[in-house]
Parts: sequence; structure tokens; C-alpha cells
Amino acid sequence: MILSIDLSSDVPIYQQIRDRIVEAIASGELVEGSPLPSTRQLAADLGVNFHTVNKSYDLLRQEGLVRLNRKSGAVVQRDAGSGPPEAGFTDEWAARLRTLLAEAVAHGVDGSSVLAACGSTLASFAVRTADLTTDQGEPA
Amino acid sequence: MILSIDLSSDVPIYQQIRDRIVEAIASGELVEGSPLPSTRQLAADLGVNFHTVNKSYDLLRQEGLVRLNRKSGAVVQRDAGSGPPEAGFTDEWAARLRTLLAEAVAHGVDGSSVLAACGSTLASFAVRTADLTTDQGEPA
DNA sequence: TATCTGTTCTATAAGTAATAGAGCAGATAG
DNA sequence: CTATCTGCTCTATTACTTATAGAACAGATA
Repeated sequence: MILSIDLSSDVPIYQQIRDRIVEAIASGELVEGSPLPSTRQLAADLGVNFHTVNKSYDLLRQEGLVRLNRKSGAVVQRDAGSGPPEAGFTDEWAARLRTLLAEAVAHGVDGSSVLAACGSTLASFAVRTADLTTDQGEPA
Repeated sequence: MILSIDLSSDVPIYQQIRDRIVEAIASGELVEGSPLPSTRQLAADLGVNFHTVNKSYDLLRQEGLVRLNRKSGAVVQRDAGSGPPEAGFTDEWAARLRTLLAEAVAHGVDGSSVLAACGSTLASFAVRTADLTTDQGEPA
């Protein structure tokens, strides 16, 4: 898995790593069971300290997205097809969504454009998740 | 304007204040020209230091959402009807949208539910912005 | 045995968040 | 003129976060 981070960003490195992995899971690039590189390996590839990667993986474990153990390393525990989210997730997430959408609206982006952006972003995930969601048969 | 913050949240206070004001602008509760309470007044109301509120207002000024000056205090500078966003905003915002939507998808929320959440959130803003977006004639 | 894995400890330097107090410039009200 | 409001700026402190670093342990693997 190739993963790129921006060292000059104001977003913390460990957060960027987490974000890129979450996006890879959403897009189907990573699925349940996919192995992640070891913390030391990924740290070496990115040119950062392994404690930083450790923090990212620990965050993902706390969120229930990955499983960590000594023998198999870091493995993706859930993806788009792993069932509904744990209790409490949706409310907290919806609050953050509200803030983010408000930002666009306040800056003058009209509602239909915002919704279109949401739709095309979701579609960009669905291209790769199509084979997962074919249970009900849901095309992009 | 009544504005509530959560002191036990992991979200910084100054960020919460900014977020609530952005949401108030998006919902039309605050429009271009609306006065914001003074930093000292709002700080007293919320029970926080006025430097913290100062930081929130400064952030909003940097984003171009409010205008600050000694004689008129803090005044909302733009709202949903103030035209398109400044260059660079949309790309950076879209990246954050991608991460947030990916989070929901990775946790198992299906695409249509995510899009529905976006739609209803936007609708909750549109209730108050309706009189602005039907404009040409904007009541004071 | 040697090496890989995650995991846990201490430690440090730099930055952020929130507090606090003092003061200045300009506008406004008495 | 005086008093008080406004945004704004400065120094300072405390606590927490970020990212670095090195060392070591437990267990699995070659």
C-alpha cells in the first residue's frame, strides 16, 4: 500500500496516516482481513518515527477499524460491508458533518453544490466497493 | 445569541466557539451585518477567558467570515448569500469532506444513508436560509 | 539463535490551549 | 473631561499534545 503524507501540513502526521487508511478502507482498497505494513516498516517508508505510526494504528484500533496482534501484525477488522457502526458513532459523526457542511454553506457554496460534492465523493468510494455491496446490487 | 460549549469535550474551546458561529451563519441565524457579542461579553457568558474568545474571532476573521473593528465590534461579513468562496477554499474543504465521509463508510454506514444525512443536514440550514436564497429582495 | 512482530516504558524539544493581568488606541456616553 | 466600552497587543504561566528517540519485553517465525 502506497500512502503519502504532507509533512508541511498543519494536520498531525499520525492523523494523516489514520485518515489515509480510513479512506483506503472506504474505497475498498483495503478490506476486512487486509494486512497493514508493520509500524516500523511504514515508519521507515514514510521517513517518520515508528512511535508516530504506532499512534495512528492505536487510534484505528480504538475506532474498531483494525485488529492488532503480535503474530499477524495489523489487520483491517472492518470495511464497508461489516455491518452497522457501533452505538454512539453516528451521533458524534453527524455533529462533525454538520460543522463541515456549515462551513461550506457559510462561505457561499450553495446547498446543491455541497450535496453534489458529497455524492461524487461517495461515488468515488463506491467504484471499488461495488463488488462488496452487490448483495442488494447497488451500482454507482 | 445563545451559544453553548462543552468544557469536557476534546475539541478546543476556541474551536467550538468558531464552529457554533459558522453553523449559525450557515443556518441564517446570523446574516451579513449581524453583530456578534464583544469578546469580553461572550467570554463572561461562557465562563471562559476573553483571550480564548479572541482566538475564535481571529480565526473567523482569517476565514473571512467576520469583520472586526473598534467602533462596531465584531460583525458578520459573509453568509450563504454573499457569493462564491475564495480561491483555495473548495479544494481544502473537499479533502476534509472526503475524510469525514470515508469514516462513515468504513464504519459500515451505507452510501445512501450518508447522502441522506448530508441532505437533511443541509435542509436544516435551508429552513432559515430560505428567505435569503429566494432573494433579490432581502428583508433587514 | 536471530529476527520479525506489537507493546510498553522513559525522556526531550517544540508547539498548542487556556489561563491571567496589564496596558494602548479609538470610539461613545455621561 | 471623565468614564467606559470596544478591539488589539504584549508578557507570562501551566498543562497538554506532537514528534522525536532509545531501550527493552513477549511472543511468533525462520
